[in-house]
Amino acid sequence: MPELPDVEILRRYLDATSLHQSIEGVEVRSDRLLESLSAKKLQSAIKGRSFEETFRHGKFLFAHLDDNGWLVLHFGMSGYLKYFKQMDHDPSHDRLLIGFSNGYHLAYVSQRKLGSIGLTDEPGAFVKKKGLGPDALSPDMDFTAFKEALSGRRGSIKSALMNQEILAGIGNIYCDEILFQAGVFPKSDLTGLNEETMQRIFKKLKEVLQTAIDKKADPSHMPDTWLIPLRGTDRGCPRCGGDIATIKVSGRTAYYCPRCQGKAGE
DNA sequence: ACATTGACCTGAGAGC
DNA sequence: TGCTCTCAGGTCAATG
Repeated sequence: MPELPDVEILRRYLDATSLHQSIEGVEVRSDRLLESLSAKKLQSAIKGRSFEETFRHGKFLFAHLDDNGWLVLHFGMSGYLKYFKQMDHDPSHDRLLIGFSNGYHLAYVSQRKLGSIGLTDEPGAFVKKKGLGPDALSPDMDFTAFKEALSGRRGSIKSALMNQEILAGIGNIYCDEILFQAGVFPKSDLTGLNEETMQRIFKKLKEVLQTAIDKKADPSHMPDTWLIPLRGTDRGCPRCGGDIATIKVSGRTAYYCPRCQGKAGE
């Protein structure tokens, strides 16, 4: 789930459910998610406070605690948030459970425990320390900045787009979608991509991420010209009808259309 | 610098 | 039904 669009939807979910309510209970149900802090320290930082606003950078979600720093959530491969009242609606694999004074709860759920939970004084400092590039949807990440961030690099376009130090937020499936929409072979070497192709990739990058947010990051609502809904099915390419293929690129499975996504820079 | 591999975790689904 | 194998939308460290 959680790439940039998914995390943006989670951010809005937290905004819509959990702001300005006093936090009465904090249960840490898996220590392994905690980013260099103890359960006790997390509890004392959160208890009695409330979430006042949220911020997202790439795949990281920050929740501002009144007068006491920010809670930082990363969702790994399988994380999400759930707001509910009755404890029998508590999802399995809840790793952090926050109880509010109105009787509702917010659960951080993560089946595979590959995410992280931490604290920071300030999101900007956290981003810097992590070495994250600009958020992929930030207005600062314009075409000039995009080209600049990629200049002097080698390797495949797919690895570059997924490299969080270059720009933050793109993961495996949205990367595949961007390259499909741009008609670019995932393993294309960066150095061989011409200006026009780079421009197309950049345009599709913004378009795909924004559209995904508009569709609430729900794969079943994505446009039928997209590749995402075809994952795991045997349906053909939405553009040419041909078979969708997969290859490994930097350890991840890339879905692509061999006919529509040419090998060359063009 | 880059790619590749395995590790970290848990469970779903396929194939037998 | 139950076993085994593979795979999953993310990162990190070690190795070539």
